[in-house]
Amino acid sequence: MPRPPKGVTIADVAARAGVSLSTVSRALNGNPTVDPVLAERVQAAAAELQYTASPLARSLVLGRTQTIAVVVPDLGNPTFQEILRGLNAAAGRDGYHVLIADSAEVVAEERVLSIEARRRTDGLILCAPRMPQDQLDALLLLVAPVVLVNRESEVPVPVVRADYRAALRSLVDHVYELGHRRLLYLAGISRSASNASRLAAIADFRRDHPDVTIDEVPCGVDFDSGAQAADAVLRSGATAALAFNDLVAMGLMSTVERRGVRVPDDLSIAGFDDIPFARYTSPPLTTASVPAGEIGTRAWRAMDQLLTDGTVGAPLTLLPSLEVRESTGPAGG
Amino acid sequence: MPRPPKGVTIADVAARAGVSLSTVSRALNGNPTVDPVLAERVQAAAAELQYTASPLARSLVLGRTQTIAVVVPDLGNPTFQEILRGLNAAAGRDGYHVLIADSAEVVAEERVLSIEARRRTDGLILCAPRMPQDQLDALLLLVAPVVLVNRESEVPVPVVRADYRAALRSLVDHVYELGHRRLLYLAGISRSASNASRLAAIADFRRDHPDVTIDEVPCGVDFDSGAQAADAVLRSGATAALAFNDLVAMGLMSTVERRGVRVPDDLSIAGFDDIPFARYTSPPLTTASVPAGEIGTRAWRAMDQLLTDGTVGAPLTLLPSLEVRESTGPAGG
DNA sequence: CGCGCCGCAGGAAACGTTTCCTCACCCGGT
DNA sequence: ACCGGGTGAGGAAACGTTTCCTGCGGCGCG
Repeated sequence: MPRPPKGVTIADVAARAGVSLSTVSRALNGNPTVDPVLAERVQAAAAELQYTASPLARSLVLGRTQTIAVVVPDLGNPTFQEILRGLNAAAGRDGYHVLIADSAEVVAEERVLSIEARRRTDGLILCAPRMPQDQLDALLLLVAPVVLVNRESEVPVPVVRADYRAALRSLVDHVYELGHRRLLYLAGISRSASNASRLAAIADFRRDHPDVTIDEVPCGVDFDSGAQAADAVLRSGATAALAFNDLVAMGLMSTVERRGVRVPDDLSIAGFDDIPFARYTSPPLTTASVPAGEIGTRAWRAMDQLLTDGTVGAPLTLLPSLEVRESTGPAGG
Repeated sequence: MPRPPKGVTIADVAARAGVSLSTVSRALNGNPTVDPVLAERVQAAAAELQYTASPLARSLVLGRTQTIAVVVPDLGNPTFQEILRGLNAAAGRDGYHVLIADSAEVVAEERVLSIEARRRTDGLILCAPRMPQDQLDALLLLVAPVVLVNRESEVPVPVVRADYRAALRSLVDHVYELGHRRLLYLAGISRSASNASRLAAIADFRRDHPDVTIDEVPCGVDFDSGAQAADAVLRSGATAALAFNDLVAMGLMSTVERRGVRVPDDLSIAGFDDIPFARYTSPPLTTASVPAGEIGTRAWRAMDQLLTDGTVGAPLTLLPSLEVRESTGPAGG
C-alpha cells in the first residue's frame, strides 16, 4: 500500500525522517537554518509519502489563502467572461487561485456575495457592480483589499476601467463622419455605470453638434433585447443605430436583415465591446473594442500590488479602440 | 469605533456574552442543548460585534471547505463558460463556492492544476479533460471526490455528458434527408473525447449509407480555424459541411459568404453546441443544441450527492437536440 | 583551558474553530 | 433526606501548520 488512504500530515514526514515537526516545516519551506543533510532527508521522506502541506492549515496560520474572489454581475456576459479569463490567467501565473461569484444581475445579492466570498479569500475583485454609489462605497470599506473594475469611488481603492465615454464618442464621431444625422442609442442596463458613461458621451456630442438628433430607446443587454428593439429602430427613421453592446447589435442586425433591411446600406449598426463573434457577423460589426482580457490582467496586477505593498495605484483607464468594420457605411448609401 | 479593525474572534463574543467559547459555538450553530436565554445573549453579542466564524478555522476542524473546484480546458470556450455558469449557480444555491482552473488546452497542466485545486476544496469537477485515458484514470483516483464531465472512465466516478455521437448522427441524418451526398466534417481537437464520439458517429453513418462520402478535414475549434478551412471546404466539392462546433461553423460561413457562396443554397453548414449566438447568425445556424448549463447543474447534483451520500450515480447522458435553422437546406438548391 | 557566542534542532504556542469529556447542579423518586 | 439521572455549561483536545523560544553542542577567542 504505497498510497496513503488518509491524509498524510507533517507528523508522518517527521517520523519518517526522524526529525521534529519544526524541522520538516523549515526544510520544506527552504529555511536556510536547516542542516543540508537533514533537509535532504526531509525532502526524501516528503517525496516518498507524497506529502504536501495542507493549504487549509497553512492558510490559517499564515493568514493568507493564496486565493482571490471575483464578483461579476453576469457570468453569461462575454465581456465578464473575458475579464475573468484574463484575471484568472494572470493570478495563476503568480500562484493565486480564483473563486467566482455571480450576482446574476440582482443587486441585492452583490453585497452578501461579496462579503461571503471575501471572507474565504485574500482579496476581492468587484467587477462592474450594479449597486448604488453609496452602498458601493460602504461595501468597499468592508471588503478591503479590493479592486474595482468599471466603477469609481471616493474610497481609495485601485480602479481599472475602460473609458466607455470616450469610446462611445469615437463611435458617434465615426457615424457622424459617415454623414449620419439621425442616430439612435439603444440604452442597456440603467444601473450599469458604463451605460451612464455612454449617455454622457451622447450628451457631449449633442452639445457639439446641435444639428444631429440622437434618440435613446431603452433596451436590454442581450440578443433578444436587440431583436425586440428592431421595430422601434425602424420606426424611428434613424439611419444609424448604436447598440449598448455587441449582443444587442447582433440581435438587432439579425432581425432587421430578415425584414429586408440592408446593413449598412439602409441602416448602419455599431456595437460595443468587440466580443470575439463581432468580426464574424455578416456584415462584420463595427464596434468599440474593449480590452476585456487586459482589464482582467490589470485588475490582478493592482490586486497583487495591494496584497504585496498595500499600495493603491492611480486609477487605470484603458481606452477601447474603434474597430471600423462593415456594419457601418455612408448615410443614404 | 463600532467597526472592529482587526478580526473579531469567537473569544470576543464569549467575553461580551459572559459565556465560554464552547457555548458561543453551540449557540451560533443552533445546538439545542444550549439554554435559550444564553443563546439569545450570544446571538446579540455576535450581532453587535458583527461576528462571523472564520471559514478557514471552520474548514480546518470540520474537514470541509464548502468549496468545489472546476477544471476546464478553455475558459474562452462558450460551452465551458455555460457549464461553469450552470455549475456555479447550482452549487451556490446549496451554499457552495466554486474555484476555477483553466488549463488553457495544455494537457500537461491538467494534472497539477487538478491536484492543486482539489487540495483546497471538497471536490473536483473535471470538465472535458484532454489527457489520455490512462492518465485520466490515474488522476481520478487521486482527486476523489470527483465528477467527470464529457469523458468516461473505468474508475467509478459520477459522469455527466452529452451524447455527442447521437447528436452528430442526427445532424448527418438531417443533411442526408435534405439530399446531400457529399459531406465534409471539420474535425476539431483530436485530444477531445467529444471529437472521437463525432468520428464514431460518422463511421456509423458510413456503414449505413455507403452511397455517401464524408471527408474529414483537420481543423481547430475557433472562428479562425473555420475561416481558414474555407478553401479546403470549397475545393472539396462537398455540398454540406458539418463543423466541429458553432464557432468553426460561423468562421466558415462568414468566410465563404464573403466569397459569394450562398448559404444554404450553394453550401449547407451545420454547427455544434448551439451557443447563444448561433440563432443570430445570418442565416441562423443549424446545430445540435448541447444543454451546457444543464450539464453544469447536473454535475453539481452528482457532486452534492457524492459529498453527502458518497453515492456514485449511474452515468448521466444528456441528448442534444437538433436545432434546424436556416444554414442548412436542400442539396442542389 | 574556560567562557561566550552562534548555529541548529526540538518543544510549545498560536491561528480560530468544533466537539468530546467532565462536572456541577437540579429535580424527582424512594 | 439521600441518591441517581438528566440537563447544560465550561475546560481541553483536536484540526495541521508555522514560528517563536529555549537549549544543546561546538567552536573561536581570550
